[in-house]
Amino acid sequence: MLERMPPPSKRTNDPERTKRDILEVAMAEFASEGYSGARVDAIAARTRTSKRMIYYYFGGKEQLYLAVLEEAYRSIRALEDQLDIESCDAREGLRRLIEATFDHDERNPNFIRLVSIENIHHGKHLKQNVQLRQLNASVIATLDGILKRGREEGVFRDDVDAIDLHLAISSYCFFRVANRHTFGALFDRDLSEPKVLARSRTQIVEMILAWLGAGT
Amino acid sequence: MLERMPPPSKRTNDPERTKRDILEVAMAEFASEGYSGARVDAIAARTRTSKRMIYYYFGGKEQLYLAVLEEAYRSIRALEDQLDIESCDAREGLRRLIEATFDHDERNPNFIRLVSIENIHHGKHLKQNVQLRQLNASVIATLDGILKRGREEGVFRDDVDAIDLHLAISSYCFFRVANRHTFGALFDRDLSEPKVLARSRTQIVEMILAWLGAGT
DNA sequence: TCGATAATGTACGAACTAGTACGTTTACGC
DNA sequence: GCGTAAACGTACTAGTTCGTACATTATCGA
Repeated sequence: MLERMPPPSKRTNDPERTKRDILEVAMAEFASEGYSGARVDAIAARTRTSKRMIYYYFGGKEQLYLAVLEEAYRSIRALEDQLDIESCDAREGLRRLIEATFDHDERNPNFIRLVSIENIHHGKHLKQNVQLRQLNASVIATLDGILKRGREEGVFRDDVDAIDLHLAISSYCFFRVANRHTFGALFDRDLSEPKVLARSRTQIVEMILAWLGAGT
Repeated sequence: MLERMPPPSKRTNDPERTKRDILEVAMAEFASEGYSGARVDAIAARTRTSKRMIYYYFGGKEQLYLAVLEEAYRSIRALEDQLDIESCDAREGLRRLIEATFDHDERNPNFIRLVSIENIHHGKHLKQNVQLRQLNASVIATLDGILKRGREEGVFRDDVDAIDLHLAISSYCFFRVANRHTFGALFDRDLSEPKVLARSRTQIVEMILAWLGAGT
């Protein structure tokens, strides 16, 4: 009575593809549901493969989350690399970097959400990972270069350092994406709408440049 | 053998106190663990009362979270009320409002965390609640008044509206607190340290004032 | 004072969820 | 070809977690 299907479709082994598949699905799930809200079974279900493989390749839910977080950070930086900041003056270079940060955050809401989630969990996973700190050092170095050049050109004040500046820029770009939902609900302004977005993009540049130039 | 204690301590009914007790504990738990990470049993355990009462008064986990969120927002606003902004010029009034926002966010990390959590959940609870929108309208009105006055005084540009301004101010104040952990881990700067804090507090004021004055 | 209702405590259950035991198939070196 | 290890699938379990059934006590108005 029981029709026992003889293995109808040939299984095909492809460890790399399987790992990538799991990582991608896991990234979406964690970013959407948070760490505790994410379900291992839900991730497995949306994968070409089974839950067994998650544990085979990653070890467990927490390690999978860690891998996702690392992957997210890794695919992020080197943001400044293709900007060709050297070839223009300090104000123009800074403008480009701000706009690149803005566009990056806008295009990577999952990354933004993962960082928010990581902060909810007191950053305990990030703190464990030494490599990620170095990845982020490059933005600071870039900003530092721009600041130095701006001071030499006489267009920037000298009592603001690279980390101050990074805080100012990324807080605005980050918040716009991270707090989109509550901000939109409370103030009836959809920050993802193209016109509003373009307005914000202009304003953050104005703000930073006005600030740095204020002392000169 | 089994010593059956005859009710040793008289039970004392105090519904209001019980409700407040639950709300306070729940606020801490949700803010610390996130919505999915929060445990109803953990909340009950830290309460004077039992889990039964959570369901008796609030109905369930989600409704409890909603009550916490509402309470958090409610205890927040009227921030601008005791600032006496009318009595000074526009720039000074704005400075006071920025500093008040900054201090407020610094002093209420649980509120900040709850807002982050609510955004992780796509703001779906906040969207359900009509009252909360009105509570927040007052900041916008206050900012609008300041902007108008500043334009009359000829010290503020006229192409920035109250919501633009609120976004700029609160993004910085919020991010400092919300992303404290990842920022600290990545850039080795503890944003909660008094000296760093004071520096940021000065800088956000400078930034906003420089920006608004840039066109004049 | 007494009865009705609000307030509370205890113990339990049903469903979910991370993780695993066990068995099978593919791929690849020799 | 063939044997071995890597890659994979299924079915299950142990523990957790939200929620509730049932019983009891306090309170307050009539």
